[in-house]
Amino acid sequence: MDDAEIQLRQSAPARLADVARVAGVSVATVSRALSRPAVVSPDTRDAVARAVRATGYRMNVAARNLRQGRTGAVVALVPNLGNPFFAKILAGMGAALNAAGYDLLVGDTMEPGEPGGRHRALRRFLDPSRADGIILLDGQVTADDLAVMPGAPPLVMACEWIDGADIPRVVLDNAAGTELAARHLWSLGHRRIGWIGGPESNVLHRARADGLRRVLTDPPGYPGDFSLQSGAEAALRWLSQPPETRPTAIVGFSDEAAAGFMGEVQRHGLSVPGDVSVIGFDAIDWVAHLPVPLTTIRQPKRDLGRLAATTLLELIGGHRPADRILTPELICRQSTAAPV
Amino acid sequence: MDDAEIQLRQSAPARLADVARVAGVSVATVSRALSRPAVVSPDTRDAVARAVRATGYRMNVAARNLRQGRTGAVVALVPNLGNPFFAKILAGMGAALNAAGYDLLVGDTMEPGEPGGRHRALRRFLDPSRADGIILLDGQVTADDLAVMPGAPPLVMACEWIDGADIPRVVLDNAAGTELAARHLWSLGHRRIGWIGGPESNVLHRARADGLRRVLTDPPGYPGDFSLQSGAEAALRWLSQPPETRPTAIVGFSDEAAAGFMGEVQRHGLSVPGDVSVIGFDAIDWVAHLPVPLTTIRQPKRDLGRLAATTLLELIGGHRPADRILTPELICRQSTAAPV
DNA sequence: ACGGCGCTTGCAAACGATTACATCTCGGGC
DNA sequence: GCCCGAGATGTAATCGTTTGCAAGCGCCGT
Repeated sequence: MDDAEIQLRQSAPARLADVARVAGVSVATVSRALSRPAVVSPDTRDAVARAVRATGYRMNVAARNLRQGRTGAVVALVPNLGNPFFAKILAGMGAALNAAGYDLLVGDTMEPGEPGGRHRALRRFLDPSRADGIILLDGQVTADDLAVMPGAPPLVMACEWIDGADIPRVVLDNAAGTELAARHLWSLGHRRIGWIGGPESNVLHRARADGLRRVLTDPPGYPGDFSLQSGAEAALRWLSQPPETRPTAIVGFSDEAAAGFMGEVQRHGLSVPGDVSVIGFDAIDWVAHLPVPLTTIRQPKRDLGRLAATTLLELIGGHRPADRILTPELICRQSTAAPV
Repeated sequence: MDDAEIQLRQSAPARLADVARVAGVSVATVSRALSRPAVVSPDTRDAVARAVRATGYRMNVAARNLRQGRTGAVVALVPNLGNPFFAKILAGMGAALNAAGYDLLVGDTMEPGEPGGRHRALRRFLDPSRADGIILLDGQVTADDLAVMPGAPPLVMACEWIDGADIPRVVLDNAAGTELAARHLWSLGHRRIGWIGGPESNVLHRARADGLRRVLTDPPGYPGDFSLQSGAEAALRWLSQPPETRPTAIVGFSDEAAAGFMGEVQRHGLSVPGDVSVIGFDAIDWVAHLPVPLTTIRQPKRDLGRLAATTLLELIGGHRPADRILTPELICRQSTAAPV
């Protein structure tokens, strides 16, 4: 009888019922032995443990999720997964989430190519049955986008944020970052300090511009989009200005823009920091190894990811967490010096 | 009666049963209307569609997964999530998987810090109830590591691979890549061509070294680990050699190593490609914007990710897919030239 | 000796979808 | 007029786990 049944299921994965049969207890007991060992007797606990080994049992995640009304996953929604900037942040998140028993799901808010894709991509994940929580890293999403789903899972913003929306944030104090940069350049003796911006509508751009204005009055800026390319274009603009009036120092609102600027200037035969000081933002790895290592403002990306994860877990746990504002740090390398 | 029930559930998310009640049909019909519209009558289809809108119904993923014995997710296991190299690959995977209705789960094979973590981290995902398939990007995993789970889900290797293991692969023809690099340098007139390697045990390192040896006899190499740092160290070694005997051209087995080499050489006042030609591998974005743009071998990362995903989906679908070998491409920029 | 309390354990009802099978209806061929 | 099959829908079992409730058991205090 029993043999026949065992026979039948021999190839199928073991279920709780199989473990229960082998251990000589009920399924409820096995379940408890596994999820709350304290409530079963030591003898039973051992018997179950042996049976689990014997059967090679592994819990069926879908069944547990269904019963508990959770998914065991958290989704990180990034504006562009292909952007290497997010790698370290995701790594921090993944570590913290896995440690807490959650899986990390990633999603792109931008469907490849499609401009209206943001909304579509969002719908996929704003679904309480797909993830227990969302970490949103895209500040371009609007509050309206988020309103489409009534029962949407808990949400925290990381890195970027949405002005006016009442959503917990884990972000760098971006204004303090550029302020730090400006003060550094000022103290070196620079008086004409320019900047290379990001997209006008981007919250990071706005915060970083505000930081500069705390220290400088009406600093001249070059438009940009955080990319290497836009940094190089800013350099061409800068090169075309008369040396007596153009900025002697540049604050890039991203390391890429700063590096792009620096590279283009160097290709034109000028020197950094001899002819112009350059400072970046974010402290991504590779800019430390440029021919002229880039001075920059550090954003603790791994910590930010980790913190975003723990903040979301708090929120899932029912607390309303406070915003977390991380402090930027000046990393002084070779691309900044006193003006000649 | 009904009102009372509706009242009770008004805050809870709508289930299939709610839609059925509103539409005036059975749950089975609703289920069919949603998953296989062709089999229900047009009238019913419309009624169900209306009821879905009215109730705000969204399918419970866990319930479907449990019933169907699938998870709807695919996990990508990378050796180090924090390494930006994987960003574009993951983006390609995500796009292909989402389009096919799967979620992309990411995992780190390396638990932060822990050396024995590889095995532990693997166990979490080698679980048929957590993911329907696995894309493994870590060649350091051994066949033994994978053997721990009998019922493990379908697996494909991407980027890296495990020698001797019979697992479908989606990889670049790495040897062809370095061969391309060597031929390029040779045709420029270089005769002493050296290289900066990766970790000895790494399959990519071995394949890339093999590619060089197809064209060169016993080329001199500097040890490395693909990092910027190791490239800079190789440069110091190179600088200490007598100019008459040291290589006139260097093939970095990664763009980082090549860029690190180039930067250090430049900081010592020598010029690239004047004093030494340098070529990288992978074509990561930023090396195109260095003061001297880096010549490199392109690895189509996004395509590789996409292909890995579709290959895995085939495997999940029951076919045994053939290995996919992608072709590298030389991207000629400013860091290579004829020797003086 | 007895009532009651606490510790273990089992029974069975959920969780919300899919799907094999049964049922019903309608229309056409003979 | 009758039968058969195709098409549409309903009924109910099922996926594997968790968990509220109740029951069994032994021990202690009085």
